[in-house]
Amino acid sequence: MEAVKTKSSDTPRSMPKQARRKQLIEATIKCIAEKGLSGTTMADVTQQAGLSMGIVNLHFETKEKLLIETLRFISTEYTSGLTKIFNNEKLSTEEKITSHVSFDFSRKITDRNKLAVWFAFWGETKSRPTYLSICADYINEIATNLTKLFAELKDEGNYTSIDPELVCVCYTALSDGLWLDLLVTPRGLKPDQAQRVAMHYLGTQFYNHFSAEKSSPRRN
Amino acid sequence: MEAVKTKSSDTPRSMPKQARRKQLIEATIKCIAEKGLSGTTMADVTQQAGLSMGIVNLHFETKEKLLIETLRFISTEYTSGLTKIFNNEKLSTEEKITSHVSFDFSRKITDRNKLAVWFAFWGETKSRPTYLSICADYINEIATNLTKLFAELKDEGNYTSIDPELVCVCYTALSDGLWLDLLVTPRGLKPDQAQRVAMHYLGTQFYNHFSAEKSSPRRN
DNA sequence: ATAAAAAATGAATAACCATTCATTCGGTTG
DNA sequence: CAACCGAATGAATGGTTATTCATTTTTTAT
Repeated sequence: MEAVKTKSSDTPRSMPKQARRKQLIEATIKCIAEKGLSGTTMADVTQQAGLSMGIVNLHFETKEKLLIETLRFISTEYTSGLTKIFNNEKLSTEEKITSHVSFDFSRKITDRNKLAVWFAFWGETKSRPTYLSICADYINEIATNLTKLFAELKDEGNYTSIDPELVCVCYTALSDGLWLDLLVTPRGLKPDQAQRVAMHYLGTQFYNHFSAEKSSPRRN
Repeated sequence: MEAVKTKSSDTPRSMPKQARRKQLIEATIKCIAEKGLSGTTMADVTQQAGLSMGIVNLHFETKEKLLIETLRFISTEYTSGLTKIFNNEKLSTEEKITSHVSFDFSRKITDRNKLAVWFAFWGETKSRPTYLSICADYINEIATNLTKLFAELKDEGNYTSIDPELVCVCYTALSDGLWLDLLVTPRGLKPDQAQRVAMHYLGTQFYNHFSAEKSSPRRN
């Protein structure tokens, strides 16, 4: 309801173009979370950003392009965080996997505003090829890396009967589903409990590395 | 693009009210899948149903109410299918669980049109309390029943270290996430492979009941 | 067969909203 | 300081869309 400039101070006209675009994308995320994708208007977005009507067309040309850039923004934020972990030479395979899981359930990622945006776009992938291809791209990238990690840990730990690809599909689906839980029943699971559920699954596969602690999540 | 009456024959004016409403809800599902929730107009829905513009307002009052009834429709279809399994006296606990999983990945449920509708509404739950409460209701109902089944199987099979509630949360999240996979990467997992992934998880918990066959799902 | 009721129609209406662009603003340069 | 230029503004425009309701069509009751 209330229209608040995120910061009226960081809005000088001299801002680099990139920064203004980011400001608008962040306003878009907030609007989608608050009003839904179908309820988000240009007026909403610009008002949320504390700017004037025409600004989106100036920086993004059309509303549709703003939405596409918004999807790209959250996709990139997610993949780049994971890539950083994957390429971190200082971490062991086990630590990389643990970090991956921690990242998946970190504040930054499980912010309900952003979860709402993810699901809003997923819901439209069937009708918008552009959304679908952006999603398919990041999914493939992550799956490749994660499968490698599981294959490495399989070797290192001498696990004989593990199928790394299967574990990757299963873990990925599980974390997506837990995100849904966080979005739809915020009174239920909390992010740290969701993380423990994810680790519980990994514990069933890599029992020597990820011990299953006795800490059951509780629904209300 | 092409506007096709689903069946021009089943459209007599004498149709019971209930049937006309169902016809419109099914047209809505198709439209949401084809054009997205934000792109679905009244004209689209009525044309898809092979009827005239004013018909939705006659039967549902407003567009918003039509959408709410559409969400209720798919929720009810899902829960009533599961409830039937849960209450089927002829099935053992093990068979009930297997049937539950089969149902989750049956044609009826993994129809991409319906998956698109699920995700479209999930994406709007944060901004629409009505959607949220409909979702919360069916989620709770199913979780209660499924947790009971897992608790029963735990007793019957003398599994000591299983937490039925945890398994329920984990299985539910997993199947939601697999649905996302079926929606977003239709060239990847197929429903029967997704079902095997779900059974793979249950096999890690109830190893004496759900043997883990060696049939890994393959991504393209 | 006829009248009354119910269901459906679709053109007209009114609200909404993305986009445009003439104008204003602010920073920079010489 | 003056002239310039890119950035930003927001009222005006035009296209879209939910909703209404007078009229038509069909069913049901008598």
